[in-house]
Amino acid sequence: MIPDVAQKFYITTAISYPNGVPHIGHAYEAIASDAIARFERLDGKDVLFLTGTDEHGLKMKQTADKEGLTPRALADRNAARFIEMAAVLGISNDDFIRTTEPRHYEACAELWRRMEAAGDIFKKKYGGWYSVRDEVYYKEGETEIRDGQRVATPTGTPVEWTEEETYFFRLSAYQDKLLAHYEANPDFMLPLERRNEVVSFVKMGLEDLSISRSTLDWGIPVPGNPAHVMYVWIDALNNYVTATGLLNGGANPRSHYWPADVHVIGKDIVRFHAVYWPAFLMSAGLPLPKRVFGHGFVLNKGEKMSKSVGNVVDPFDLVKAYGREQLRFFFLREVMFGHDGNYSPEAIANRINADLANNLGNLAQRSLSMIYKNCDGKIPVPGAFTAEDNAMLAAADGLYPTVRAEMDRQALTKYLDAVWSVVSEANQYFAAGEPWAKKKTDPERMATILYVTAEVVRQFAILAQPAMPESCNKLLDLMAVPADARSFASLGAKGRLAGGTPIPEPQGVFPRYVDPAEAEAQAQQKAEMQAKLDAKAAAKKGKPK
RNA sequence: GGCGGGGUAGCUCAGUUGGUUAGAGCGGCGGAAUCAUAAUCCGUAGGUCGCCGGUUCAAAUCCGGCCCCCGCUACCA
Repeated sequence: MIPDVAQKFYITTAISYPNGVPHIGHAYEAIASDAIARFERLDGKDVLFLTGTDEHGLKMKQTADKEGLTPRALADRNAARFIEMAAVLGISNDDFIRTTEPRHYEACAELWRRMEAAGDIFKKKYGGWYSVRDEVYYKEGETEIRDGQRVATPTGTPVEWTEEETYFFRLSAYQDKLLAHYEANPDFMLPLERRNEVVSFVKMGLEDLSISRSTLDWGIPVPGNPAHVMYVWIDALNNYVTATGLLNGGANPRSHYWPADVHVIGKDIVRFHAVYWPAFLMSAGLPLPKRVFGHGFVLNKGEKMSKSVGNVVDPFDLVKAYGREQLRFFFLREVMFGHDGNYSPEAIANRINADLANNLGNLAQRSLSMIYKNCDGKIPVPGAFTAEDNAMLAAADGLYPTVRAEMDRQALTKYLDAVWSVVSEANQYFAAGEPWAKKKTDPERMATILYVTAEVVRQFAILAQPAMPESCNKLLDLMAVPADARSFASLGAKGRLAGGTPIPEPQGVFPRYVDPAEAEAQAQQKAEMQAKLDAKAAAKKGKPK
């Protein structure tokens, strides 16, 4: 991997709004983005991975007021929680941007100036039903008459018709350019279903966009007119550019990362990323991101999580209950990336046990412990390969091109599906080979089967690192794979395990998950089962042949 | 209302351009094995492929109609 020629890859998550604490949706997006970032790093790319918090705006101010804090103090407190979540989930972000940082103020001011210089920003009266108490405009349909007084339906606060002069962005001028860009770049929006929605939205016609407020002071001041602050869009979206330093003047070691290769966001904010954001960038003369990926939501047993239903799940609790890596794997494997998916305790336990403990973990454990016990504690030197051996190796060697193609479109779930289908093949190979039965009859054959099995496990461990970095590294430790031979460059024939390499005593890397509440019952059941087995064995022994 | 997506085994879903016995995983059932984290392997379970009609030698896959679910339909992000 030569840094100078390594292809760059810039990936971002949406920045989280920290007027509350992180929930499972934030965790899901962070995990998926992290897996993509890790995959690209392992594939030799020069990666910049960004996440952060979006700290301005009315809601921050309102929440702060309610808690008797300044918006800044609220942002500090809650952003810390998001940073903590990233750490707890094992997120490998290179930077964590907060929109209240000076660098972001600078970059947004510069973006504004460029858009203004392009003639796309102008002042205009913006009218609506304004609630002084909420400090926000409501549309006609969001208000109603109660006791002769017009109030905002959502909050019940009185509203009055107010006109404010705000700055507008000439979004209407970009309709055709945007459509042309979608046309020329069919993969600009993924998954494909989202594309249609955005295209039809743009085709319906774009109106100019109000991008400042003078009724709010918690925001980034408009250059040349500090009585106004930038209103949401520019502030919230431009963080992606800020992190590269491209708009902060001077030389910046990160400026080559722009444009982003993929913005990973929730499906609910696709429009802002696929319409407003590219229009701003076009106006400012900056290159457009290569892709906007709108992932789905994780639903709690089919229901959207909400405070009123009381089914909100805390990501910190989930990590505690199931383990960081198990949780990461579950979300990536179980929820088709780009679609909505379901979370349930049963589903998580099932995935952990079926895919990790039973299929991969147990395969590794049984093959490595046979090697440890029967091959002098060293990776065996294989004999001549049979057709079965070659087929097994070919299946593992063939995974890289497959998963690379899937990940070209951020198809995380399909990439893991591909790996696990070969894991399953490896279990069949191992069972069919019956190395334990050949211990005495044909030790060389046994050694070859064990070698081939360990070799494919090596590749599974390398390939699964983006989902489970720590566990996979432990697994690679068990095979004494050198630290510099764990990237995708070592996949396939060129990275084969070296016969004769001593290995440590194998230890389980992927334990079974047992619900603590059922653990006791399980233990009792296990004891009974053991007793039954013993009895059976005794009976068998006593039975004449 | 308009545009778009979807209704396939108990559960979660795959099913390219129509073609021999409609698939996978999980669960269930039967068997094998005992190297292993009681994990694994083999076999099996017989689902009107939402409903009706049409095209065709042949349709889950094409056409028409109907029923149900979901998404989008701009300034909270």
